Amino acid sequence: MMISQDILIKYIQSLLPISSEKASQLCISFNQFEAEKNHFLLKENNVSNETFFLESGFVRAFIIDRDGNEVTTNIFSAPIFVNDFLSFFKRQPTSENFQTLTKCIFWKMSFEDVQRNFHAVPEFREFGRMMLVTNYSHLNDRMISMIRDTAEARYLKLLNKHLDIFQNVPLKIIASYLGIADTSLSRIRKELINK
Amino acid sequence: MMISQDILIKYIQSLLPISSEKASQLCISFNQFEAEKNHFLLKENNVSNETFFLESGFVRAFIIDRDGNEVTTNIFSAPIFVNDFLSFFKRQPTSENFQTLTKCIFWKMSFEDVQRNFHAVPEFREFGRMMLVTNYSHLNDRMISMIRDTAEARYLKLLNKHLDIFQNVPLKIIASYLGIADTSLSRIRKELINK
DNA sequence: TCCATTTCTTGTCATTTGCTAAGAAGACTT
DNA sequence: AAGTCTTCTTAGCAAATGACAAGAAATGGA
Repeated sequence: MMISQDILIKYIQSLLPISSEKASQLCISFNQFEAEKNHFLLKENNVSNETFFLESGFVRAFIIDRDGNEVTTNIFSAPIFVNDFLSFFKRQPTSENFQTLTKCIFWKMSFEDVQRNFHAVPEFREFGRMMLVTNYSHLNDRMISMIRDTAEARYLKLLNKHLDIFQNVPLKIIASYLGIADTSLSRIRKELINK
Repeated sequence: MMISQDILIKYIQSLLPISSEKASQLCISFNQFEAEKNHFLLKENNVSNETFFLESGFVRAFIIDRDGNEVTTNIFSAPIFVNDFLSFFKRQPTSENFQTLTKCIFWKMSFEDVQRNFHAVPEFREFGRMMLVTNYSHLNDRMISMIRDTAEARYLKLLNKHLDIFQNVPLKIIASYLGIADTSLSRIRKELINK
């Protein structure tokens, strides 16, 4: 396996104003690994101790409802940082499960290394705040969409924004993320074809 | 009207490790005002330019769904800071409306003064991060509760945690916040009485 | 290539929940 | 204290959506 941090460095630089040297320095703390499909990064009731950068592949977050069903709360498409940052920074147990949907390549950094780099690399201090804001914002948008948009509108929005997800993730998972049953999504897709 | 900043100072000190002197200094930037029932603090499509401390009274946040109905997204019970902090810090239009449910006493600080105090009072810098984390966490908990708990369980949780809300806010607003119709909440309450 | 597994669609059925409307109870005003 | 307005409950009805099951299609592994 070719270990190249280019993608990670480019991604960090797209988020933060930081020199290539500093970014490379940060990357020393990231360890690359490969995960098979269905691998768990984090399970509910555990405190998140690692932040993952997803270089390639797809990941979902889900929680178990009262009937034992898995409800998808997030779908991640590379390149992106994947974590329950509330669990990570508040040091509290998560309620979500994070699992790969395909074979994936990750880079991970431990909580201790994140803390150390906050002190060692001033530019990196913005990272935590940015991850919190980004994920909060995403959850907020999702809540608003659930209230304002029909399931069909949510489907079309996701289709336009992340076609790659539809090519790599089962519709059952996507339907759950959209807040509907897989059979209902099938009906929506059927109606859309008749237009 | 008696202008006493005691409640505000105490509340800030309960959030942040800060001396009484520094806290008092911060309070110079807060202006007290009284608002009647049904007063709007912030309307959708506007950028939030003020952060409000609710000294007494009750406030709701709501968004308009596609049928024109008001869907309650938050109920605030004093003492608490009230704002769409994503709109406030990202300088982007909000999707929510913030409206008083009772006569209220507020203290407000402008965005410019918040920025100025971030520089002038080092201890205050944690404030923004804390507000984001607190509100993010609250939204996350609410999402999880919507998936895991029945409406009855959500009702009982709120009842135990904020009895004051039930004594001051119409059940119609509370039902909407719980994610159900007011008539459904009535059914739940009826069933609970038969136990 | 073939078999097994997963995924997707489709139809039927049942249940839940919201909508509407009406009346009772309560709160506020004058 | 009377009257108005809001709030809350209740009942009947309608509609939307999920559960279940069966079959088709696609995928992946041996």
